[in-house]
Amino acid sequence: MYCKVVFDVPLDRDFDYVVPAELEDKIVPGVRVTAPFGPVLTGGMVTAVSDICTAPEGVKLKEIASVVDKRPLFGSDLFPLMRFMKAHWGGPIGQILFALVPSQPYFKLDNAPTSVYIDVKTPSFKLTPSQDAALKTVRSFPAYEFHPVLFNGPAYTGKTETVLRLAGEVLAGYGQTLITVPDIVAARQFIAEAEERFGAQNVFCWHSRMLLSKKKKYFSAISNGLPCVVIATRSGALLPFKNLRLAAVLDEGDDNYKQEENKPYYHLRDLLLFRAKMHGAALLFVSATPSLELLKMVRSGQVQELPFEQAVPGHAFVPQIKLTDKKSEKSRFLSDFLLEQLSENLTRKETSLLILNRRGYSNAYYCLNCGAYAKCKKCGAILARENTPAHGDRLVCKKCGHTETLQQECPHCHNLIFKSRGGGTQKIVTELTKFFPKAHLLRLDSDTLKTKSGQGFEALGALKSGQADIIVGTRMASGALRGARVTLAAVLDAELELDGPDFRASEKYGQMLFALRGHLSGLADGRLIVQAADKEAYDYAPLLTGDYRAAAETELALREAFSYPPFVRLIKVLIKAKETDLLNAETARLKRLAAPKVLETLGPVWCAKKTDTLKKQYLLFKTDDARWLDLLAVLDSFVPAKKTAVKVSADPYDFY
DNA sequence: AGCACGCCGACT
DNA sequence: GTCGGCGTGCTC
Repeated sequence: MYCKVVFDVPLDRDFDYVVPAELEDKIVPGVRVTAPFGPVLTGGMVTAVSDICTAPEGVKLKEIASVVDKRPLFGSDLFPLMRFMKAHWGGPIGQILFALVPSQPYFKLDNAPTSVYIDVKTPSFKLTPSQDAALKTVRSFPAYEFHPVLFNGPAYTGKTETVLRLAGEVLAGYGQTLITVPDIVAARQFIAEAEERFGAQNVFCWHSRMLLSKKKKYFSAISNGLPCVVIATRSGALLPFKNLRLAAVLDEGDDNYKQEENKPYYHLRDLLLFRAKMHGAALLFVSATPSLELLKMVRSGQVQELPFEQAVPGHAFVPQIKLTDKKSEKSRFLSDFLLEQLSENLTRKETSLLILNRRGYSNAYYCLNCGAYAKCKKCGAILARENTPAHGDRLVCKKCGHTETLQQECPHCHNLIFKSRGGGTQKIVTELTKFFPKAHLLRLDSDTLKTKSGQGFEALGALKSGQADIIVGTRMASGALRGARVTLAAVLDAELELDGPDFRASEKYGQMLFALRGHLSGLADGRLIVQAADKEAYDYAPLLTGDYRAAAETELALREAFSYPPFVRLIKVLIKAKETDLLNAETARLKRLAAPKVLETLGPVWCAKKTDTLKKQYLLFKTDDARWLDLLAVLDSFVPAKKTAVKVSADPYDFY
């Protein structure tokens, strides 16, 4: 007997082995084995078994050394899922397979428990008509039938409550539910609520940085088909469900779902569409600000929309929204109107939140006349001022590495007088102390969240308790606003990012503004101030009326007109080499090879060089669904010349 | 990804 | 003379 084995290494192929007679009855597809691979014994997984040898001539087959598992760890959907991920996002099958299955040999399945205790508590308050309608619709889906829907409506319309009720019904019927959340820390209140209703023993909280012992316990239970409600970050979508009846994606439009750092690459939305279909489960996307990709699916009828319109009792407030510019006699950063409002909130002892959307722009150079930032002439990113002994005082593009002198003409008003801005949350805090010396000020950004004892955690607590006067944060703070006791939120100059290189900047900006608007409706007298240097940079009309769909439709039309996702698909290829000539030659060769499978190629774009030894540039391919697989195949089979390396990312989300 | 093989520089 | 740097190639 022979079998094919895929190893836990980033290789995109399987290897043939001879199965020794004593192992024949133990070898089935899906079990892990050890086998001599190159010079060492390596862990792998059996993908196929056969009586005839299909190995190419001339290779001497080795024997399987040992079998690790009594039965496959993952269900029968393992290989279809692997093939799906391969087809959608590419990458070596070895890497994909072992992202789904633990590679440690001691990681084994426990026996399924013989009894489970389930007691679902459901609060008895009256539901809104939207909640009733959504419940009725989802309940009407025939069991084991795939049916994707979008719960769409602003904050405080009871979307999450509806999800919890449906999860409770699935649990009571001994089924499995997956609920994904963008961030496990931010979800702790939701998790507590779920544990209260479903019993802590039936709620599995899954994220990447959990204890290995817990991981083993949950993985095994889920694989054994135990009834449960799994609350997880995006990696929970890869768990070995046996009896998945319901999957829900909370805050579907959230950025956290699109991280692509860990391999293999996959998009939660598309992956769950596939898995829910395989399992025949209901799939709920839940969001006040769904992604454009999802809205396009709603438009085409692939996903059914269930609107949430009425606010739940006690939260039927509409926040005031005011647009101001930056002109001020008193402060370089804060408008007079904003200062007035902050002062008023202070006397009322209410908490205010200021949001700056300017992670890397702490040394930006801006026009004294109109406030616009100096931009890179090559790629449009905001330039940073850098004064080094080697190169003196100059402006550097952090994106493409292009440098310019300080003599700049304002791209907006053609003024020639610029000033560098030490922005960032620290600077704003300093500025605020000038005006409100007695106020309790806190910073909330990635810096202050780095240490457990840092200010950031105090700020997170203060958002809920109201134990601070003014909190100054970056965009991540806007997500923490749900359920917070904040009556005034202000966004400072965030529209400037719209000129940046990210074609999704406008979508992200809109999602942030609408999320703030929604969160502020949680308390009476919520006010949102948008301080913009350039009020024309974004269409604020839909924000004032609270019509996210109108904003999204405008954006969708632009994406269609300029051929950007979700109307085309993108693949980014990063090429690295030591020598410029070699790099250029390989980039050109790759561009030529890919050309027949591509709608349009953008680039090559030079990347900022972190190290002087390696030079990098990237190509961005636009293609359509019809040629997607072909293009991936071309890129996967591209063998870079010596001393060069390429990295392919499908559906990229970041362009730095 | 590992691991080995191999061909060049600075040590006892 | 050889120890060890990492660039290159292979894994049934």
